[in-house]
Amino acid sequence: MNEKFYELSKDKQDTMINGALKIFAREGYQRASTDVIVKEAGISKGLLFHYFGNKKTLYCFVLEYSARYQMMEIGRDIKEREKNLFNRVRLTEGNKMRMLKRYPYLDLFLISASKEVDSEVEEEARKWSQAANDVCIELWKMADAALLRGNLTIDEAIDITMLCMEGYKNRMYNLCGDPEEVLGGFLPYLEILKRNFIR
Amino acid sequence: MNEKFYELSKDKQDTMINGALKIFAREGYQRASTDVIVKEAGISKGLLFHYFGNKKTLYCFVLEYSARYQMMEIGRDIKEREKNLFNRVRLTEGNKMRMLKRYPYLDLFLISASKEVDSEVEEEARKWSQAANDVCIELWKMADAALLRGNLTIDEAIDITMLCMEGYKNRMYNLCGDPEEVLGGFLPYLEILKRNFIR
Amino acid sequence: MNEKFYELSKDKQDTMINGALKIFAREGYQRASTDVIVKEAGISKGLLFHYFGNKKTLYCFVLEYSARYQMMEIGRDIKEREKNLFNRVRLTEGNKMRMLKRYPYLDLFLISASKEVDSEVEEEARKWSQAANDVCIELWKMADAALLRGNLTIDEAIDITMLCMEGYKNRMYNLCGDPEEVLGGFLPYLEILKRNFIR
Amino acid sequence: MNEKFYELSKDKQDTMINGALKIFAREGYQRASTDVIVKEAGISKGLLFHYFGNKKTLYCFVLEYSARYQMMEIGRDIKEREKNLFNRVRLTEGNKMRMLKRYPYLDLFLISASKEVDSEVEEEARKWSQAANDVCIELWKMADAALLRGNLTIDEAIDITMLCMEGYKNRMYNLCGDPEEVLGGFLPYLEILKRNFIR
DNA sequence: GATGAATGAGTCTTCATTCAT
DNA sequence: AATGAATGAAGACTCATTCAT
Repeated sequence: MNEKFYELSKDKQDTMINGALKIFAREGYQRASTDVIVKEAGISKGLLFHYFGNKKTLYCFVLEYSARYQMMEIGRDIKEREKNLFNRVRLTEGNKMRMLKRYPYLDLFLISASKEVDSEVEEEARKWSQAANDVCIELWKMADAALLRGNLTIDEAIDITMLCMEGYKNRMYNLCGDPEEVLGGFLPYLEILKRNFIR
Repeated sequence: MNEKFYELSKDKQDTMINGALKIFAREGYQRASTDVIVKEAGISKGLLFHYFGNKKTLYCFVLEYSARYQMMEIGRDIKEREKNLFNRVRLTEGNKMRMLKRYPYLDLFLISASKEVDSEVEEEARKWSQAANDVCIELWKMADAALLRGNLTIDEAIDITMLCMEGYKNRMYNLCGDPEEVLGGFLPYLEILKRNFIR
Repeated sequence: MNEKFYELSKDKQDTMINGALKIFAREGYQRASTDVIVKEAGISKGLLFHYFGNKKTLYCFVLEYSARYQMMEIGRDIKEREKNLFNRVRLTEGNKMRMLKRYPYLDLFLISASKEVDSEVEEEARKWSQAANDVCIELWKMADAALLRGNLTIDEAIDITMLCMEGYKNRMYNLCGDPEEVLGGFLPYLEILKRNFIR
Repeated sequence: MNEKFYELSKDKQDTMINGALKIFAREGYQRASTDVIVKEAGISKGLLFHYFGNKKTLYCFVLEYSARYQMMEIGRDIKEREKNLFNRVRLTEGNKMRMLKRYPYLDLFLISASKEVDSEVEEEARKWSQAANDVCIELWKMADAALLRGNLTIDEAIDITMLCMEGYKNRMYNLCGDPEEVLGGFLPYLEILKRNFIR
């Protein structure tokens, strides 16, 4: 169905993706209207359905696309020799910030997907936002457990960090719409964890 | 508008509240159809609007009701002399479990409300789910900071605990629909925090 | 169905009639809501239907009642020896004003009935408002044609007068809600007709 | 909102306008169901709202359209040198008859609009039906007062004529649905007025 | 008699999706 | 490929009418 889409110019593809990303991220699956997406993406109603067939397919497409993009980019320039877990976390977050340049609503959309309650796409949404997260966790796992305090295992430290981050982002994305600010605001919490979890 | 509602028998009130709670929790505000709520609650279409006038009013009613109920019940039997933060957390979570007997979807609904993206009710939803959370935090604040490790303050410990819990619940409520299981599953994470944050 | 109604005290009957008259006159048949009528008449929903069975019957009841009342009262104190058509017209209009004391919306309602477009009651409404008018015309016919100018017959003069009056009232009842003012405002036009139609 | 509408073929536009005109004229604003209008106009439910957004906008559109059309057509071929008021009246009425060819319910609708009681559109309805009438009156005012009897002014003669016509039409449109017959039936009354008001 | 809670058919309106051009 | 007019099923909400108390 959407091979046709890939034959478009990269620019046009990105315009359409960003349009969908923005509206889906802000409104959630159900309330996002194809009329608005189409206006935002600068294309006609018919074309949207020509490429994607239906709204669900469009949602799943940008969902998978976003997840895969983040999975590709999240590991950029992260040296293996950086052994401190919390420094690695800071590096992955930095990479997310860089992605905003091309897809400003990508992270916001992925968070909103992890919160999606609409039964139509709930499962798919969870699967991909989870997958994107898991790749990130893999990178964190390469940290050195020996640096951690007492009897804390690396998995435990990561669990806590990830839960905190998810809790924080869920809360913040509702409060402010600026992706960059949200990403930056987590650093203080990261410091607390570092202070208490690293020897 | 809903004084009439309070004149019904407690049983009937609860049936209607639980019906709305269940559908709103599962589907979110927008997708929750009044048709389905009405079927779930075992009443007619007209009656719903007789009592609540419109869908938004119904949502806000169960929202405020749930938040107030949790705010009343969350502090039951929590002794002041329990000084360990994480033991206090376990007690509040235990109280939430007790609430499930009467309103199985109450906690689930309050979580979904904190994630609500529909602009129609977003603000109200955040306000009340926040308020319910805040009362819980107040109870935690009565813990003794002296029991905490190193330079960790009580506010920092609570921040981290709350972020973890939110992150955990957001993740879990999507994965499994059984409120009791979700509530219980957080205990291991609580243990990790206790082990590392208490001297 | 509405024999029961006649067993009520005259006072109570009139309160209910005036409530219905007011709402039907202002809103027309369809838009007049039984909820509002019931409030205006100071009775319960159930009672309205106990007495009248349905909205249409209620409408037809107050319609017939109003028409019959006007037919009874319109001829009061009109001496046979008054021979000038236009003086007779002024007398019938004076009688209508007197009716307002008991049923303030009676004339207004009868006018609105003559304009009713709702197919449910259109025919009945026309029939009775017409009938009330006809009685009035009978009284006018007892005027002396010899007083009229040139070759003008009494029927022609009455036709023109009645058309003018209907046209005037239809226009005015929309513009101002005060029945007394409306009734009085026709007098200048009556003068013009008198000046030109009487020798 | 309704620029789109004007891009349709004139034929299609007129079919839709005539459908709305017919139902609104017969049933009034409130009772006219969009379902019926849609069937009458031979279009789908969605399309109606695609063009007009809501029922009120549709009503106001055909209202303004009808009024403007009548204001344009009412003056056709009326020579300035015709000085007799009642001949001028006959000419404007003749023009209305010609309009029926294209919009059979136009005059009927405009009359019903002048009687509209639904508060949603009452004001607008009165404004435009009034405006259409006023243009007609302007044309009548160009008649020669010197032809009138005695001390009758041109304004008085017009007032009486207009009141008669309104009274007549209100009465007749209820009795028979054939616009052409209604329009023609006024001529006898016009003759009476002419005989008595012209020297 | 009197009440008002309860019903459900009917109304306006939205929106994903189709299709002729 | 690209458009946007056209569709109709589904949703929120209204209101005359019924009925248990």
